[in-house]
Amino acid sequence: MSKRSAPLQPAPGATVLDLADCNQSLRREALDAGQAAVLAEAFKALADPVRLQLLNLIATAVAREVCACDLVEPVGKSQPTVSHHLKVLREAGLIKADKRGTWIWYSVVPQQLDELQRVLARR
Amino acid sequence: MSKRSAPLQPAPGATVLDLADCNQSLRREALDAGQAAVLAEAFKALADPVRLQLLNLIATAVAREVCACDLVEPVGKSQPTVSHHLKVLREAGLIKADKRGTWIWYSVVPQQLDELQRVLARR
DNA sequence: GCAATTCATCGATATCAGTCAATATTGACC
DNA sequence: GGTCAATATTGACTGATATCGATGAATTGC
Repeated sequence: MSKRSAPLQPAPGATVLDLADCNQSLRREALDAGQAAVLAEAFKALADPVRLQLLNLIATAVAREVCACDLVEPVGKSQPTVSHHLKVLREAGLIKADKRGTWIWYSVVPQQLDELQRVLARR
Repeated sequence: MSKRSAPLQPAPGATVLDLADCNQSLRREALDAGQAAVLAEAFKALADPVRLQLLNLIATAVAREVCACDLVEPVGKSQPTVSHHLKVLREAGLIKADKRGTWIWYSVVPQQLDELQRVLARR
């Protein structure tokens, strides 16, 4: 925990995973190696307990966003480790970062989560 | 490809991933480390391009099941590698194996896929 | 300018995961 | 039993990933 204040602007570039061209369901259409690789990259971001906890903390926050400084203690890992996992989630397009002064506020990107959900959808 | 015939019984034990106690959405309820670990295990099974292709091949087969012998060539990996990935998918509870004579037929377990989809669901 | 705070990056280490060749196992058939 | 075909298992190698301590960059406030 810490002391802080008000809003400003979005995060820098950061290569974000584009799921747009993989939007056919796993259960309906054929999947080539390329699409499979992109999808696997996305699921890889979800395949770690620390990242799932981070995503959950951010997604369920009443304020719809969480300061990075409040994410270290709940998951019980070092600050560099948490920073690393946040980067992975960011590059997977699952969360976005908003730097305001000293602090960085993280929030989820619902569209990306929806996209993944759709991949698993039966029909 | 190969030559084959008719049906018999299900696959042996094989430790299967139980998602039952993790059925709250990632976006709604708090997630403890234990639940996160189980969920991560499940997503890990989806976090590989070869496994996604295998799952897709099985899920989209008209016959609703596919002989293991027909899964090797499409993904372009060795037989042992495919066998390994099928085992991972099986232990994640995403597919089941049905041995009939010399051949083993794989089919998806829709419930498990549904479970994972639900975890990603917005509400 | 300086000190304190937040967060990212770097470097090192340790563990894990994908892959294949070789081998074992299982079942069918003669 | 012997042989062949389909799968699984084992073992080794390699590349990827999680983790942390140390360090650095940016921001704030004195």
